[in-house]
Amino acid sequence: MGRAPCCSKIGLHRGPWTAREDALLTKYIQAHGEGNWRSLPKKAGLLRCGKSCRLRWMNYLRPDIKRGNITPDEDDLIIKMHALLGNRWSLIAGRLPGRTDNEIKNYWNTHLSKKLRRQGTDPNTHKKLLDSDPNLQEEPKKRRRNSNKQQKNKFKSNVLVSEKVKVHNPKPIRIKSSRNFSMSRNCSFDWTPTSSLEGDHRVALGTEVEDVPWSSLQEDGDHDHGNGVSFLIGDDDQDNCSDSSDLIKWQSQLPMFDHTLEKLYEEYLQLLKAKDNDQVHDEFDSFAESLLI
DNA sequence: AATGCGAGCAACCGCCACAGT
DNA sequence: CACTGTGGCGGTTGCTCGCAT
Repeated sequence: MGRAPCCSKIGLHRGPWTAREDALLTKYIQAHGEGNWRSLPKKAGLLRCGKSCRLRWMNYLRPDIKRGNITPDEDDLIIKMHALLGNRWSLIAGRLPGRTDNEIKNYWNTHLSKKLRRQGTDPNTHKKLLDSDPNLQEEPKKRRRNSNKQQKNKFKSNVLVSEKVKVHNPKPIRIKSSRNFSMSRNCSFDWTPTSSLEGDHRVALGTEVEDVPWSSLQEDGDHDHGNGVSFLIGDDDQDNCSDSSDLIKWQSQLPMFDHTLEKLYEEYLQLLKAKDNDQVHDEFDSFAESLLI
């Protein structure tokens, strides 16, 4: 017999979160901070499993989540990180400010793996697929439920149906009133834009940099996400939140993310261009190790 | 207009690592 | 050292919506 479930599921809500639940959770975390997920639902007045609360917060409600299309740079970075790290989505997400592991994982599964396959690259190994083996360029085994109906039409005539050009569903971005940005998840990315960007790149490929954990870069070590965060939640949380948009301020862009990303990406490009393969390999190894610290 | 299919994403599940006792 | 509780992670599932027929 395995471990007991994290919480009794009897009488707990499941499925999509309502605006009211979001408000309750956000308000509670604003007041008390993250943590104690097991007891949080009860204290916050939520009929949810603690895990569910954590997931909702981490993947959707956190103030520092970046919403919107994955940029081509991010795209490329994800692919390169995946080549280095494999399916370690949390590590990859830790290097993409404001992106969640779930988002990246979904994006990979729905977009990037297909993109690579179209380009003749195996998304698992990142090696070139053989042209002579068309099976390799097909989708991996379909995961779909209702597979009978769906598989019937999925790959007609063994030809991979070209992916429709579809915009990655833009999600709103929450505005953060504080000038400080902090993403404490995994302690893998903490960033204070008021400090110079130059000093904040822990990931300096192939260069001698002082290995300061990103978490320590946050000056006061305060991981309370409630601080300085702007939420549009009124005092009465009962019926005032008819729509999620009432809860959250979204913004269309956050240039500071792009700036950080650009520099990180430049380092990748430099490394890729400059070195012979063995050296690249060695440095990727050391880079990967640095990520695992 | 109705129906079915497929894509995309939010949420769930089960396992694992680790800290605390 | 063993046990337990908690948080975190990756894989998987289920729902919704848009598009094609």
